[in-house]
Amino acid sequence: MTPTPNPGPVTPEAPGPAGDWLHLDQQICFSLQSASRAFNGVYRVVLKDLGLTYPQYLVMLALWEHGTLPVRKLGEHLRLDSGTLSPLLKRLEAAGLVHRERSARDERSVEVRPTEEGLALRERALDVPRRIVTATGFGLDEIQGLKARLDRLTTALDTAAANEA
Amino acid sequence: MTPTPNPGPVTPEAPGPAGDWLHLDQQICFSLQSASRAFNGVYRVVLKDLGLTYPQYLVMLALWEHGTLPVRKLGEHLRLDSGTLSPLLKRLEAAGLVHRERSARDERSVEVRPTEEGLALRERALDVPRRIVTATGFGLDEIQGLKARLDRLTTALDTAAANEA
DNA sequence: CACAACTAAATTGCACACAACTAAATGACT
DNA sequence: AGTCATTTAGTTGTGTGCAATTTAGTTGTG
Repeated sequence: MTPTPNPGPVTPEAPGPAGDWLHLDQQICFSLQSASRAFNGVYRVVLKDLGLTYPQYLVMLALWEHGTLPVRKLGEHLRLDSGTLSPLLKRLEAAGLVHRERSARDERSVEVRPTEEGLALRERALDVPRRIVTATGFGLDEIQGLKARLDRLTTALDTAAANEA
Repeated sequence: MTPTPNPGPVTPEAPGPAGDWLHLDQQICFSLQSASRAFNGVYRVVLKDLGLTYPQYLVMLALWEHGTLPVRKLGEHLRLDSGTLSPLLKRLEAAGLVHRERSARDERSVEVRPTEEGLALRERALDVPRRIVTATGFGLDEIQGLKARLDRLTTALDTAAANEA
C-alpha cells in the first residue's frame, strides 16, 4: 500500500477564477471529440449499406465532384497524408470503386479515378446528406454558424501548434 | 476507357435550395473532425514532455480527480470501451503511471489507481490547460457557448444513431 | 552533364476507436 | 444447489491518423 491508499478527489489548488480554466481545455476538446465520434457513429449506420467508412465516403465525395485527382490533391482536400491515404485507396481499389495509375506527365504522381462502379455508387449516396442533417437536429443557419466557429478554431490551433513546435 | 474519360465536376442535380443541403453534412462533420484533429496536434506538442498521448492524458486527469476508478467507470467518463481502454491502460502501467488490480469485492472489476509517479506527473501537467486555452484564441465565454452547442449536437446524434440502428 | 535539393507515394511502426467475440464472475430465480 | 442471463475485462481484427523513413522521379544550378 502507498502512503495514500485512496488519494481521493484532488481539488485544483486554485479555487478562484483560475479554477474555471483548469479543465476547460479538457472540456472543450472532449466535447469536440465526442461530437466528432457521434457523427462517425451516425455515418457508420448510414454508410453501412454502401460498404463505406466515413473517410472512404469523403474520398468518394471528392472524386464524384472532381472526377480524377492525384493523391496529393486528395490529401489537401481531406487534410490527410499519404500514410493514411495509401492504404485507404488500396481498399477502395480492392472494392472496385477507384482506379489508380501513375501520371504520364509526372511519374511521381498517382491519379485516382472513380470506376464505373464508383460513379454508380453516387446514386445510392444521394440521400446521405439529408439523413445526416436531420440526425443533427440543427437548422441550416445553426450548422453554418457552428461550422464558422469550428473553422476559426482549427486555424488558431494549427497556427499555435506550428509556433509551439 | 470509360464512356466518360474524365467525368469532370458533377454538380448536384438540385441547383436550388436543396443544393445548399447537399454537402452540408460533409462540411459540418469535416469541420468538426478537423478541429478535433487540430486540437490533437496541439496536445501532441504540449504533452510530448510528459510522454502522454491525449487519450492517456484524459485517463490521468480522471485519476487525478477521482484517485481510483474501475475500468468501467473510466470508460463512462471518457466514452471509451474496454477494447480501447485495456491496451491503453496496459501502456500506462508499463510506463509506471498506474497500477491495476482486481477488485476484492467484485472479481470481474479491475481498479485503476495512479502510482506515486503518476500522481507526481500532475505537477508537470498543471500548465497544460492554460496553454491549450491560449492556443484556441477563444475567450472563456466563447468556449462555453461552443461546448454547449457541441454537447447538444452529440446528444442528438447519439439518439439518431440509436434509432437508425 | 553532374549533382544536390526537392517532391510524391508508399512503407513502417505506433496508438487509438470500435465491432465482435471470449472468459470469468455475479445475481436472480427456480 | 443448479442454471441462466447479465456484467466486466480482455482479445482479435479492421480501419484510420500520423510521425519517420524509404524509394523513385523531377528540377534547379554550376
